[in-house]
Amino acid sequence: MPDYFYSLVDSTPILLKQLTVCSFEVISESEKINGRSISEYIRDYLTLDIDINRLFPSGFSEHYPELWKLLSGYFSLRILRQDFFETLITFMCAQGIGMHLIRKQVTMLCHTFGEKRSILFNGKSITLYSFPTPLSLAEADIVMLSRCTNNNRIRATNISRAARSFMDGALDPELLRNPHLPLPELRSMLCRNPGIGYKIADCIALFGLGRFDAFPVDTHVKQYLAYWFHSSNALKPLSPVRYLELDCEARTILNPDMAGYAGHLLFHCWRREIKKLRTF
DNA sequence: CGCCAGGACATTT
DNA sequence: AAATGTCATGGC
Repeated sequence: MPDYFYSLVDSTPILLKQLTVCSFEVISESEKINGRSISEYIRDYLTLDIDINRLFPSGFSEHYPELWKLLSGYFSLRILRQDFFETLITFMCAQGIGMHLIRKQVTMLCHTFGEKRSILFNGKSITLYSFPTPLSLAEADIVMLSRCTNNNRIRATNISRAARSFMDGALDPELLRNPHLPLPELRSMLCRNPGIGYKIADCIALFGLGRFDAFPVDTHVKQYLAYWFHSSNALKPLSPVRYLELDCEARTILNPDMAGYAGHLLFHCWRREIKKLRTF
């Protein structure tokens, strides 16, 4: 019995049937996702154009043989080209708390402000909720929004403001998506929004803008930089200046143009193999 | 009970 | 520029 995963992609319900470790069959009732054919969309969404062999610099496997053995189990892991607004709001929910609470917040946001959709699977209907539209969050009542953000009023206010900035064009993904925009500049543009610091800005760039050079440094990344790459900087507490130093350091270890994509493999390898965490 | 979770921000030294 | 407090809550 193969594994099935159901999900909403750009508000379109799809079903993924796992064939092998890294191959899926996509099942959907609709012909297109967001105006594009399913296969074309999925290829882009799952970044199948990205060659995994290009992620790590030549000589990396010889330099870190024991790490390479652990890491080889993660070569089928993909970064997704996710929707900008969804990524923006989701990562604004991810400050200083565990994965469990982050997922709870996003789920509650979808249930409260998203639209109900369903997909037929094995004869029974599965109900899913889309991610809230920018308008629905821009108009959301702060108290109701707070109930979705772990009762954190400041976070709810920041999300509300970001949604309004998106609506009025101050936060324009088409502008931010410019591939010639240097990473530091992109980061500072995102950081103008209250509630977004260096780390969240880099996450939005990496997952929501397809900037695979963006390298978010969080508590786990800090830990593996110290443990696997013997970074003395990573042992000290994280400050804004040290964030930029670690970002710079990572680019000497990994390919600068793919540092974030490679870092994501290292991130999950660290969490599962060393920390023994089971949550994705 | 204490500490850590995919941090940001204001305030104090 | 480094340290501390605050926001919040669930899991271990």
